[in-house]
Amino acid sequence: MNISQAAKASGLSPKTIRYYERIDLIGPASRGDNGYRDYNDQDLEVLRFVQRARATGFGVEECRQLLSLYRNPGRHSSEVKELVEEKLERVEKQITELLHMRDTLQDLVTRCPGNEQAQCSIIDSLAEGESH
Amino acid sequence: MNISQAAKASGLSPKTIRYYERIDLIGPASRGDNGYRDYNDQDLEVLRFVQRARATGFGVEECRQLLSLYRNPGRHSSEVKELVEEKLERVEKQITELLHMRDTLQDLVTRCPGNEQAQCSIIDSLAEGESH
DNA sequence: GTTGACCTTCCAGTAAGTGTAAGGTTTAAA
DNA sequence: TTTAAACCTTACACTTACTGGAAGGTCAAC
Repeated sequence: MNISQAAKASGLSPKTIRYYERIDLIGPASRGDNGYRDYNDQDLEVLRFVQRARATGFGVEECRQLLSLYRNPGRHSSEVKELVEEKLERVEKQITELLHMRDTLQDLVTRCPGNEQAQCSIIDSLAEGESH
Repeated sequence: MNISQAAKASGLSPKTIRYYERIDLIGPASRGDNGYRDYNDQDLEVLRFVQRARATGFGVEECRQLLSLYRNPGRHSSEVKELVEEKLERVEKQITELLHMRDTLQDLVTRCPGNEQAQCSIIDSLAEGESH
């Protein structure tokens, strides 16, 4: 299975797969006679694992840790859980920040007339720092 | 007023101010005899404007547009409003994504025993893609 | 005069890829 | 058979919004 087939099957792009290999997130793929990368089912499992972890919100370095736990039969599920709990906290913090941003933006939108006049409460707010 | 005073007064760092000047987000500061940057009250207003826009969630390129509207007395508030509405949409989309991520992470945390055993539903989920 | 805290410029690095170039290979059709 | 499309390879540059650090000049106080 060449790289574009592995890409399709894993949900990653060929570029991304090569990138993951380059940063040693995944091991070097074996090569065919023509130098093309060749993926087997086990390689594909790893690619899928990474794709799902990334989609779940884990960064590449977190994926590295998750992969290491994935490969380690002597792992303790408590280690994994801790990793995920930390991630959860970060996500919740980010949500809080974004909700705050949304409130501010909504307030700005509500107060701006949105017509042909130059007077604009959004500009005023940013200029004078009146709001919040 | 030198750069570190302007930094303190605007809430930006000296590094960031120099960076904004380098990318032409703000005009070049006037210089004293010693080559040091010198800021007046009007410069400070611009710095504050940018600081607030960034804190509100606008990217640097969006700040560029906002600044251009800020400086243009012939602006229409509808242009400003449109910019902010677009930003609001992007923020809301990002919130939705993060909420989804949070749900997934919460589900993973709930289902993992978090003990000394290797069996871990988090790893299983990522490996097999069972959940959602 | 010298120490410490400023200031200057420039270079490199961050996260997680994407875009593009230059070139080799395979496959299918004309 | 040739040739064009669609792959593959590497390597370098670019993205966001800065931050850190090096190397060197300046200023204020003691």
